[in-house]
Amino acid sequence: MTDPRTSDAELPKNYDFRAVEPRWTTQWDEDGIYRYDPSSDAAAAGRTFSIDTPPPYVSAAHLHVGHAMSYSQAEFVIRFKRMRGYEVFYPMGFDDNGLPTERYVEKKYKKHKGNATRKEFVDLCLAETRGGAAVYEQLWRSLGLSVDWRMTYSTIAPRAVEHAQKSFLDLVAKGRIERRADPILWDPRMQTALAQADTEPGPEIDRPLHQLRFDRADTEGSGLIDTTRPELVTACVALACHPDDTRFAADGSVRFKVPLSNLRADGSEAEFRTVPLIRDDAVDPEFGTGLMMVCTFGDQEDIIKWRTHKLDTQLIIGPDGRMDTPELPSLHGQRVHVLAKGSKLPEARLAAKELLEAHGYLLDVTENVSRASVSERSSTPIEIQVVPQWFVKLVDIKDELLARGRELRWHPPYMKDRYEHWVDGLKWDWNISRQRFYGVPFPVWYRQDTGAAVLPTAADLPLDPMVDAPPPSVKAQVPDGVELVAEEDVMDTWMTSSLTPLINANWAFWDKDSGAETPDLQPRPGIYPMGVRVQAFEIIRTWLFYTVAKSHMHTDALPWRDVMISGWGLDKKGKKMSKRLGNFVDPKGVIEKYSADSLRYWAAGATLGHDLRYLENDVKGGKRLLTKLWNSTRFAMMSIGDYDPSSGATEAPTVADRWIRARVLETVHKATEAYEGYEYNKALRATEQLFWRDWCDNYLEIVKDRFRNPEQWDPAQVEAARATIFYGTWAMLRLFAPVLPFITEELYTRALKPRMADDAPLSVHVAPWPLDERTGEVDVFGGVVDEQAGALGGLLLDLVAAVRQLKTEARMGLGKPLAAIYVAGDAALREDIALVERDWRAAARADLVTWEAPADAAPTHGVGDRDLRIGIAPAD
RNA sequence: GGGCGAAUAGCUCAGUGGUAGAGCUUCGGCUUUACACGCCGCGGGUCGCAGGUUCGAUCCCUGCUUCGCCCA
Repeated sequence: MTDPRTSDAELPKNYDFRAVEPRWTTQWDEDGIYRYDPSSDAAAAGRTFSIDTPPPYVSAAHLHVGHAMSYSQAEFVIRFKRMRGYEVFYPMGFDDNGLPTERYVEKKYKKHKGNATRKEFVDLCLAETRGGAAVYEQLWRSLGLSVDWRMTYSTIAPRAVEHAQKSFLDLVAKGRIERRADPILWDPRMQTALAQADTEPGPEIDRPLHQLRFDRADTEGSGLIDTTRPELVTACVALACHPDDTRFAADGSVRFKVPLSNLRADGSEAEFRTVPLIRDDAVDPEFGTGLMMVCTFGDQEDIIKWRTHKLDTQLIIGPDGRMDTPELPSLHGQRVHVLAKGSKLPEARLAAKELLEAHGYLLDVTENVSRASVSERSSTPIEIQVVPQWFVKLVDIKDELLARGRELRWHPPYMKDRYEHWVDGLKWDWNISRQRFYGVPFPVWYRQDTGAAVLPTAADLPLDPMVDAPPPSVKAQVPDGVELVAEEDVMDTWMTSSLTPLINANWAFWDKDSGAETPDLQPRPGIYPMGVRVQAFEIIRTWLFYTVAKSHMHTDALPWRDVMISGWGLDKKGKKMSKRLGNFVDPKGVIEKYSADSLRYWAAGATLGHDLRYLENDVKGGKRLLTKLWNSTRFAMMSIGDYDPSSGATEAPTVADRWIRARVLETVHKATEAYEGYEYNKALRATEQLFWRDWCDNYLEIVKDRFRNPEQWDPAQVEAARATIFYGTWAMLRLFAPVLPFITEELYTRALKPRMADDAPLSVHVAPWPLDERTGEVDVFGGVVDEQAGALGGLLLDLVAAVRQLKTEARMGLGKPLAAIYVAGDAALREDIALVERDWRAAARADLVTWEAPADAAPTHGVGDRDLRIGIAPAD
């Protein structure tokens, strides 16, 4: 490229985004304009703005325009802040840890716990991770995200592992983590424990209600219960009714015989196992028979009753999700072991039904449709197991976590309710143990003799007990000769991702020398607490909640000051996008076809927190805006020619100049206020309105004449138009820059910068925002809105519109010259009209405005809602 | 069953306690030497339903209906 200062300022006729966008992606990287510089003046002044955006899972194949939407929305605000003079810390992370990655690898390579070693599996995960990260980075770069790619983190890299392990040790030390053998949510397919947040409602399926008779053990009589899970009958540990139920004695004497519990595998019969009747508010007296079977464990409600009433434990389902009972007896004289160890649950359910029926316990089966909780990742119905696991205690600090939620500034504000309700409804401590291959290892060994856990010190981290020998700090805690056994579980993925603000701040190295010189491993306390978290609403209960909890427990602080919650990008019918449904739109294709700026323009159309449908027409609208921006700036630059903003030439602004200057100032204020409130869409809307309607359709049309026929104008008026165009363009390019980074950079560099002083900003993206945050002043047009210009401008626009209307009605081209415009009406407006006449005539291409109308050209056409009428006479 | 959100023009969506808005679409014009990916103009809505507060409600309150999401 030739030197833009000496090359002619004229822009090419067409904007070639396919060439321009990749060029700027590379150039920005070379210039390092998005680099975080902790030694900058802004950082020193405490004006650092740090951003915590979701580290995406690495299976990049599922990326759709909805993802591009939410990252773009965050980025609009980030670019605004950068221009406002903040030192921006904007890293990208990759969540290559945990179940999603494992599941992805399992599907892709058909490898699982049964046919792969841990190392094989982990290597595959790591390889997928690297490939996925590269795809993401490529896409995010082409979308124009102003990420500092040197700051990228990965949740499975040693740095993040160390943070997760340090978090574990810190919480153990603070008494927030403990190991307990509790009932836990279990995914039989993935063979792992889950947290409450890892479950979701499953699909509606047929789950017939089996009505069973339980005979009384203490006296004559019986009770009826309805259950969808007859196979669990022998796991029954109580029957429950509502406290007000009058059918049974309330003195605790009531006991029932458990059906089938008297049968033995050899065909003999023994005593029935009996269970008590408990009274519990949670039983709905109106549902079914009003009597409920409590098993260990059919569902999560069972656990609550089991815990509240201190019931027995009769586990009959194994970790593989199959029956794990003593053999039950034969049916019809045949030895069938359908309820025995190893049966799948659907078979066991049928067998249980037959067995119950054969022994007369089954009275009725009614159709029923309901949904069960399933694992969010494997879609398998959740079962419950009792296994020792590590728990982060959260239930006892609900109040503190609620208080933290209220300290946060939520955008939009109503999103706070989702957090409140989740925390309010929290029933379980956070189980962080996962019986999986791929994840952060617990830094834990167990004494062979006592089973007690032995922990290393923070200085030993990171480590992997399954690979590394116990460090001296661990060995020192046990007597010689006592074997140490490595913990085989790994941590829940949220254990790491809940630390993203702390990982970014390199919290693990705050009080420990990492031994490394790289900035990657140096403490970055300046960025913590972070400025803003950006995410979608569906992970408020997970990522957001866990992050708040972690920062609260570790640093007694909020992780960020603001939270920005985005909606989803939906398909054109309003459905969630997915590969499976075939309604998937690949952002890469959109960028190639319409440009990244256009895709971003679409993303800017959503109100924060609201979903946005992907309509190709909206992206086309973005493309149209780019074309208009390009053409109008090209025209503007041709008009102002060799204008030199530092020349100091005399200006005599007309009403049109004064009006558009006021509009620019007004819009700068409006857009700034909107961005401050994270309302990027309002900012864009205001800017678009200014640009398209006021600037292009009116102002440029009005001033054209000054450049076409300069001899008919005072040179100071021409100079005023040149200045207005130059500074108006400068302001508008900056207002558009956060949303349209590519075209604004191209126009700034090619059109404006060559006319500016040598110390002009290198890039529009590091140029100052037109409204200075500290002085409150706008840096163009003197910064003060000309009130009078607003009213006169309104009159001028009405007059121009009236002429256009007349010309259109006369099927006349708008460029058609007029010999005269005749005016009649309120004489009080005469003075004002005189002030705008010159601009009016220019816009209308009229030679004369007169109040003396000939009889054959009566002014009859209205002017807005003013008491004025006009008529026109064509030039020929 | 609980919570949150939404309901405004044919479509996608803004918006405000005081005469209802944009873009797209429809229709009619315009070769206007920046742009036909443009410009000018016209058309089009009982602001989901029913109450209430108010001088006045699309907006605030209550209830209802429908849709979406989150959670039981």
